[in-house]
Amino acid sequence: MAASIKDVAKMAGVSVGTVSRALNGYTDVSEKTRKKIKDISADLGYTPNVSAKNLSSKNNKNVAMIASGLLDEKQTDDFTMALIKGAYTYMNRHQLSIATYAISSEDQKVKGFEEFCREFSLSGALLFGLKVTDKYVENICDSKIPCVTVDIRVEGEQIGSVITDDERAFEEITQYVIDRNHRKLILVYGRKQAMVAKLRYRGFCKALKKNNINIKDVPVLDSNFIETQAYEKTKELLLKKGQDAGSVFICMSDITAFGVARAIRDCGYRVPEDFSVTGYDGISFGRYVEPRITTIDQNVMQKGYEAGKLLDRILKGNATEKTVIVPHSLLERESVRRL
Amino acid sequence: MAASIKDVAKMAGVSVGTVSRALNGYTDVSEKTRKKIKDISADLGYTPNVSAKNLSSKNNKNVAMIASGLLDEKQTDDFTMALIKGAYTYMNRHQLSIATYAISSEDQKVKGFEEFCREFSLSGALLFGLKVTDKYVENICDSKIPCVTVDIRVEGEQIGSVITDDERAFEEITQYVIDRNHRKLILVYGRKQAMVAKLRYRGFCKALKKNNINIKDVPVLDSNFIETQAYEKTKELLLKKGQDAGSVFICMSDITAFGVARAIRDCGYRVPEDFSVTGYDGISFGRYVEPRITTIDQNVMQKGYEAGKLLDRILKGNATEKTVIVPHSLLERESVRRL
DNA sequence: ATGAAAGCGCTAACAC
DNA sequence: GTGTTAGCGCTTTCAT
Repeated sequence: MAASIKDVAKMAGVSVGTVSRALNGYTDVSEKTRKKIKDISADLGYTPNVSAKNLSSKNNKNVAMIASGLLDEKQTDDFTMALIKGAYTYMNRHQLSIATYAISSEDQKVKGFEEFCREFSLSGALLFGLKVTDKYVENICDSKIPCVTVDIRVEGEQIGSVITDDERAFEEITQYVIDRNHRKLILVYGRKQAMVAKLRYRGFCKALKKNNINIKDVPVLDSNFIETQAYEKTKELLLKKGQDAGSVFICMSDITAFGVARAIRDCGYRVPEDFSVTGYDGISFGRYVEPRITTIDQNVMQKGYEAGKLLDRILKGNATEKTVIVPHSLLERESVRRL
Repeated sequence: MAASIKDVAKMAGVSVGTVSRALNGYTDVSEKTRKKIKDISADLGYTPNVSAKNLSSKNNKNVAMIASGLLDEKQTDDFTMALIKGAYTYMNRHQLSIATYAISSEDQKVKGFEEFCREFSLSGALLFGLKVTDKYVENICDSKIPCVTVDIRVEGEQIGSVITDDERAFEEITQYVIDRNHRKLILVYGRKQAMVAKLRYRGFCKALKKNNINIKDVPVLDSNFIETQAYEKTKELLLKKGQDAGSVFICMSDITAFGVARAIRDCGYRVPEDFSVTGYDGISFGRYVEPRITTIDQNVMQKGYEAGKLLDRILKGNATEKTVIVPHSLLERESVRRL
């Protein structure tokens, strides 16, 4: 049997209460006693049991990253990974513990957010991969449990959000393309119901308007954020219209941009000589894919880091701002030609 | 305040003991009582608290995925993600709960494996990203806590391992290349101390021997599994020797194969016309990178799934075989030319 | 088939 | 500055 607080107390010749106080940094313990207790704890390899702490105290600070869509096998992305890394890095640097749980949209219907937190004694959570239709979105609004949503803005007393200014970012990259004298744009849309897609679309329209390009003239290809779908739609368009289709494909994700570029190649054209292509996301693998696609880098890892930080602040009651916009950056590479 | 077992007991007019038994599927509860209790639990939105369960019972089945190297920001890979997905999928399908924790090599020195499990009341763990030099490797051998290591074989009563037959896989791909009449091979080595690299090297040598190729004649480039390093070393070699360097680069990872291919291109050569290249891993992004590199697919997601399954079995005491070799497959693409 | 009660490891309020 | 003790929510004997 492993050492418990009792063993430490016994060995140190003090009460368990004193051990608890000594180890938790209370000031009303003599330095001498504290030192002795710490030494003995170390000797015994004593580690406080989190479950017991959770039960007895209301001031625990267990946080979790709850990821929806972690179980979906569909599309590969390294978002979740980067996000986890970012969040864990923050927590690690601040000596906080964090664990990741996967909760599918289905699971959310069965067990609410509060129930989940209660079940695992969580005092706060990072929510990632939530869809606007997910049950938790509703749940967290009705709840008082601190949480931070990533990529989706939710209002609430104890709710923070970490987002990218998708609208502005997409306007930026669209403007970038227009600045290189492209006028016949083709938009490769993401998932219909996705909030981010809507925001990016808004930015797109804004840029067009500013430059007097009629949105009606822009062909829109639905990709559902899937590479193969972008590929098919692009191929179809190219087979039908060839270079008359337009001069540049503006994509709502890097993955779909890959599909588009592949279709362009397979139809016998070149990027960027015949068609220009832009992406969005800045996924890490983008650097390996030729031609290297010009894109918006979302800085996902930083997003994770900021999410962790924000939750920490909310938990401590000193979150001045509840919405953090993580700066994006235009990653200029070689997929856009100047006309 | 949320509903506890007491509330349910009170509402149902029974004792807490009965509620506990009813909800945990004990047979010595009348169906009538059980039904009533279940209904009331549902009404109240009652969710058993895991911490309390952990404290009071020794039969808890909390498992965790403990990933070393999750905090490293270095190289991006989608291994960990695929592995997590696989493991979570298994757990999800079998109604088990799992959480992921990140433990750096440094952390392992501070707190041992047993202590960690005790701290979080874990009854078993999946270990991923362990290096042979990591403290936990030693720890798990001295421990009786069930665990499964991925990609590293550890012997022990309660230890399972899920691996790829790296030696055979690497021999296979080497033979594949030789079968296409390549004789002047160049090996791009992984990380010096990595066990997997050693095994792959062994397979490489085996293939050479079988085909009477002298290992002494094969230039070896150290990549440390890093793309840029593979790039630099390749460039250096090509600048010095040009096509005399050899006809094919056999790489110990896909990432390094990307670096090699990039260097080849930058030196004005083409893949596979001037140089052939092979990878290893089967990372999901491989399908987007041109030229598409022929490689060994490790089926990482299945590895995660198998790891979850194996741990489950060990926990239940019915693991017949403690080492699971997940089948790999040769992914033939277009980076190897037949001479 | 069910109730009563001890106890898991710890914290926090209170007493001294 | 330190000891004592009542819980936290649950499981699990032991009675009945």
